[in-house]
Amino acid sequence: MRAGIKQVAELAEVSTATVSHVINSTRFVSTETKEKVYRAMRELDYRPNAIAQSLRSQKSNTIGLIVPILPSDTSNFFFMTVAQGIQMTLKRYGYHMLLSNNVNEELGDEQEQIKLFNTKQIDGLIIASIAEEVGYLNDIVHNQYPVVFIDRKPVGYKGDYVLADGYGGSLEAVRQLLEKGHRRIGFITGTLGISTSNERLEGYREALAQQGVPYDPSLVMIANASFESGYLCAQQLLASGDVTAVFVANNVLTMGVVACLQEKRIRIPDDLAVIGFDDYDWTKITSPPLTVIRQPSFEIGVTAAEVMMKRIEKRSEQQRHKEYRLPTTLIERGSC
Amino acid sequence: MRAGIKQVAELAEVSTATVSHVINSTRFVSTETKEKVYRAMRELDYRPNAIAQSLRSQKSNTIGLIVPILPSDTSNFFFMTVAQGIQMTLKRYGYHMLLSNNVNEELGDEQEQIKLFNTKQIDGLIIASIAEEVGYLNDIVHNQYPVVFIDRKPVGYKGDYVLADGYGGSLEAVRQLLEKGHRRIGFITGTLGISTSNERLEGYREALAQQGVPYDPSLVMIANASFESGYLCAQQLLASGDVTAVFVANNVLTMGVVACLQEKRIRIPDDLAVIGFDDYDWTKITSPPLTVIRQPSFEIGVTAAEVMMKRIEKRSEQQRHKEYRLPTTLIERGSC
DNA sequence: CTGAAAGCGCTTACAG
DNA sequence: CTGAAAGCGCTTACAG
Repeated sequence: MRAGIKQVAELAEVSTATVSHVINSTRFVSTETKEKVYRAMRELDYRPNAIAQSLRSQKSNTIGLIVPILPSDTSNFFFMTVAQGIQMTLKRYGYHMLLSNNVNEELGDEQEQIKLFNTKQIDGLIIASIAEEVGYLNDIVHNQYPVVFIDRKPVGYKGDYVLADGYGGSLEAVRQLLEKGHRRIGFITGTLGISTSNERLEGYREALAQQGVPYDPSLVMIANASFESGYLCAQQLLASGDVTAVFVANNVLTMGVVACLQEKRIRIPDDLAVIGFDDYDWTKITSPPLTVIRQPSFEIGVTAAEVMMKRIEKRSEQQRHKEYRLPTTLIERGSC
Repeated sequence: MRAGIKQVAELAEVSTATVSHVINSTRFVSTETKEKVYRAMRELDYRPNAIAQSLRSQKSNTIGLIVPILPSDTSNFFFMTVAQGIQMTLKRYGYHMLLSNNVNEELGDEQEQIKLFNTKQIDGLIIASIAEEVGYLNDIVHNQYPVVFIDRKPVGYKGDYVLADGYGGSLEAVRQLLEKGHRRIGFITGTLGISTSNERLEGYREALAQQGVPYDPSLVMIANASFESGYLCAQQLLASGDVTAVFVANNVLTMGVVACLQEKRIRIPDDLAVIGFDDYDWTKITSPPLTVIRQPSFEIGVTAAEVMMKRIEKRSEQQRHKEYRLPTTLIERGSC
C-alpha cells in the first residue's frame, strides 16, 4: 500500500493538518517541524493522492481539451501540434491535460464530452468547437471554469480565444500570386460557416479587390476536410479552364490538390502556381517544395494554455475576454 | 451548484445507498424505486462526481498513456495515430485517457510522469518506453495496475506488448529491392538498442543473407529521429559511392532522405531506389510517390487499449502475458 | 505556532 | 427489498 498523509503525520509526530500545510505552503510552520515532515515524506516516498485533493479542494489541476481530429492518418496535424503546445505548457504549470477528440464532428458528442469532463472536475476547458454557435456552453459550463477557444472565434459565449490571423495570411498569399501576374486565381477552402474559413475567404476577396480583379465565385471551391475532397476540387478547378494559380486554405486539402496535379502531370508553378496552408516538413519534399502560409500551431497551443493559466490564477478579477491573434508567415519555396 | 447524490436521494425519497446501487446496478432494486430514482436524476440532471467515485472505489476509469513525441512538427505521426486509436477505443469502454508525452526522451521524466499518474489513480498504463530496460517499473507500479507496452518489446518487466512486425516488414522491403536487382542497398535507421530498430536491422540482414549478398556495415547509417538526421545520412550514403537503393526504416528519416535526394536532383528510382517506412498521405505526393512499409499504427492503438480492457476486467485470472504482433504491408508505389 | 474535527461526494460492508 | 453509517485521503475553518 502507498503511504497516506496519516502515515506521514504519525512518523513525523505531527497532525495531518500540519503535513498538509507544509505540502501546500498554506500557513506558517516552524523550520524544525517542517524538517521532520519532509524527512517523513521522503522516507515513505509519499505523494499526495491527487484524487483526494481534488475532491476536497474542488480543484483537479486538470484542463480538458476537445479538438476535432478525424481518425484518418493525415487529418489533423494542425490540432495535434496545438495539443502538444498545450500539453507542454500545462506540464510546466503542474497541470494535466484530459484529451478528447471529437471524432464524428457531431455537436452532441461535443456536449457529452464536456459533461464527462465536468464529472472529472476540470478546472478549465480548451476547445475547438465544431459548432458555429456555442451558446449551449452556458448551460453546461455554468460559469464554473474558464473556457478558452482555439482556432475559431466563438459566437454565443464569452471567452478568450486564440487563433491565427487567417485573414492576413490569406491576403498575403493572394497578393503574392497577384504580384506574380496571376489574375485567374482559384481558392479552395474547407466548409464555410466557421470563422476560420470565412476569414480566409475574406482575405482572398480583399486581395483581389485591392488590385481591381473581379471576384469570380466559380473559382471558389468548397471542400470538406479530406485528401480526396482536395483532389476533386483541384480536378474541377482545372476543368473550368483558365486558372493559372490556386491558393489552398487548408493543409489536408493541399495534399489532395498536389496529388491531383502530380497525377495529371501539371507542372508547378509553370502550369499552375500553388500556395498551400500550414508549414509541415512534408511541404519541403514535394517537387517543387511548396510555398505556404504558416500558422504558428504550436504557439497557438502554448498561448491558449497560458491564457488559461492566467484566468485560473486570477479568477476574481473579471477581466474582459480577449482575442489573441497570432500572425501567419508566408514561407516562399518553389511553387509559385 | 450541481446536484449530488444526496439531493437525488431526497427528491426520490430513498437512501443514497439505493441511488448508488441503481446507478451502478450493484444490487437488486425494485422497479418502482428504480423509476423514482431515475426520475429524480433526470430532473436534477444528475451526473455522479467521478472524483468522489474514484476516491471511494479506488478506480478512476482512466488509463495513462506515455509516448515520446518530440515537439517538432513532424515527429511523430506514428505515436499520434497510435494515441488516437487508444483514445477512441477507451472511449467506447467508458474510459478516459491521460496523455503525457515524454518530450525530452529522458528516462527520469518518464518515471516522474508515472508517479504523477499514480497520484491520479490510473487503472492502467500504456507506454512506449524510451528505456532499453524497464525493470524500474517494478518499483513504481508495484503491480497495482496492468501495464501494456507499445511499439517496443519490454525487457525487465512482465506485461503484454503490442507492436508491428518490424522484422517481417524490413525483410519484405529488402527482398523487394533485391528482386529488382539491387545489391548495394543502404539501410537508414533510428538509434539501435530499442527493439524496433534492432528488429528492422535484423530483417535487413536476413534478406541479404537469404540472397547470399554479403552484409556491409558501411551501408548502415544510424540516425537520431529527425528530418535533418535523415538528410545527413542520405548525404553520407551517397558520398560512399555505389549504392543503388536504400531502405529507410522510419518515417521522419524518410522525409529527410527524400529532401536530400530532391535537392541533389537524384532521380528516384532511376538513380536510387527508395523504400520508406510508414504509410501517410504525404508519401503519395512526392514524385514519384513513395513505396513504403505500412505499419498499422491506428490498429496498434486499438489493440493496446483492448488488451488493457481485458486485463482490467479479468484482474483475477493471472493469464500469461502475451505478445501481439501486427503485420506490416508493402505498399508499392513508384519509388523502387 | 499547531491540532481536533468536519466534510468533499461517493461506495459498500453490515444489518434487518 | 432497503437504510444507516463508516470511510476513501485529503483540506480547512475553528480554536487555542
